[in-house]
Amino acid sequence: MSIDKLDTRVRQEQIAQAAMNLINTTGMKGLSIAKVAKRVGIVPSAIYRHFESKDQMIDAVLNLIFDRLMDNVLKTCMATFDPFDRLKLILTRHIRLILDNHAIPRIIFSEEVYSGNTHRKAKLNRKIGRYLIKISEIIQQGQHENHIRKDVDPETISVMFLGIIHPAAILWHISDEAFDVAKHAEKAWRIFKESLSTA
Amino acid sequence: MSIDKLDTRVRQEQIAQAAMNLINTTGMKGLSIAKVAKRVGIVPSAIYRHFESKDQMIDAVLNLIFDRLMDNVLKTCMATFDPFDRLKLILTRHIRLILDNHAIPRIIFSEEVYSGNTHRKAKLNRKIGRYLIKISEIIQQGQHENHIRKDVDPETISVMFLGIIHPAAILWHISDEAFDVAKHAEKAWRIFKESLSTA
DNA sequence: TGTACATCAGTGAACGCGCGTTCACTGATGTAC
DNA sequence: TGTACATCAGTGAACGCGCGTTCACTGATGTAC
Repeated sequence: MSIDKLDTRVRQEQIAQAAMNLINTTGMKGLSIAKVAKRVGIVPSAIYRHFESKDQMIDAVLNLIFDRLMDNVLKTCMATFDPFDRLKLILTRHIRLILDNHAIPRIIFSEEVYSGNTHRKAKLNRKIGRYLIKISEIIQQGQHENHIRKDVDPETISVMFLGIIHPAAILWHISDEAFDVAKHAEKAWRIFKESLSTA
Repeated sequence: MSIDKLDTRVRQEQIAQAAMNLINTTGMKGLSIAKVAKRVGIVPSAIYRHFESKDQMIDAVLNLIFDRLMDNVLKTCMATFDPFDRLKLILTRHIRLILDNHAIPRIIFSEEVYSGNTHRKAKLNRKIGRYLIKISEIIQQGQHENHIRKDVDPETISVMFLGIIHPAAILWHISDEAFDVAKHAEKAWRIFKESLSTA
């Protein structure tokens, strides 16, 4: 067996990505050190050269996911300025991201992520909170600019915004991809926008 | 050790309920034949007198949950007739049920329930579908009676209805019960109702 | 009412399995001289 | 440019653990006579 040694930085990324891909196809249940190692082309115990434990490996995957989600928001805010345009684009991209990566809902709703790991649960809570704050800020901006009704609570709206994506993602998953998420998002978005719009 | 023999019917119910309680406190991850047996006061292998496998035991818990959810809907429809009253009451009861039984979101979003079990995944899909149809019917009725806008798709609305509950339940769970679900539901409901109302 | 018997819920030991993790090792790589 | 050495990623055998499940058994219960 040929030995290819790679820098820890590079390997950590490889491993986190391989873990995410594995979750994409087999779910959290199918996530084992052995399988990740196989995907990367190393031996299971070699994972421990790069992560102290399976938990730390999962942490790395969570970072990967939230980096992408936040990236979506930031890129959208650089590209558009109208609050509704921003929300719509974030919605579309968020859905695209989830459909391409089953891993995202799987890992975020997974018990393995919370239970018996207070520290990580708190961390995940903070990450989701930060995402919601970003959405809230867009809504607040829309309220200042008189595009969005001022008698609604931005926080409530940001959670309802997730409510467009979230049940749809689950229905899509459970229906073996039969549920048309994009179509639902389109229709739900129309109603959502109308209900907030000052126009 | 005293031996108390009980009829299979009784035991099946006991076991399913014990399994649900166990999921309430320790999640799907903590659900094992051994622990369920201990709760019921029998030996692990005795579980197999009443269920062919762990999978079948989980099926029983799923039935327990959906029976309660559907019961909510039916009871509500017997008690009230205005579509908005109905939806509001279903919302409140659904949330109450989830807060009292962490097990519900945990088991429904759990991979153990879908992955590698096509039959059960399909069954769960049907059950959720049936719940959504009930919600849809209430909305359609509201449209016929001119309480609800006719230019919205009842199916879309029923999924958005879940969207009020669902992300809130997750935030509640992940924030260690800090997120105020009832308050969110109240505010979100106001916006939801307004956006559908013909008045 | 008392006895014989079939039924079947409960027992406890044992199994094979996959898992996360450890540990002493090997040998490729980059660096100092 | 060539040699000696420290570093450290990768190896493979081994571990202990909890798990779902099996199996031959025990003995309580209800029923037929």
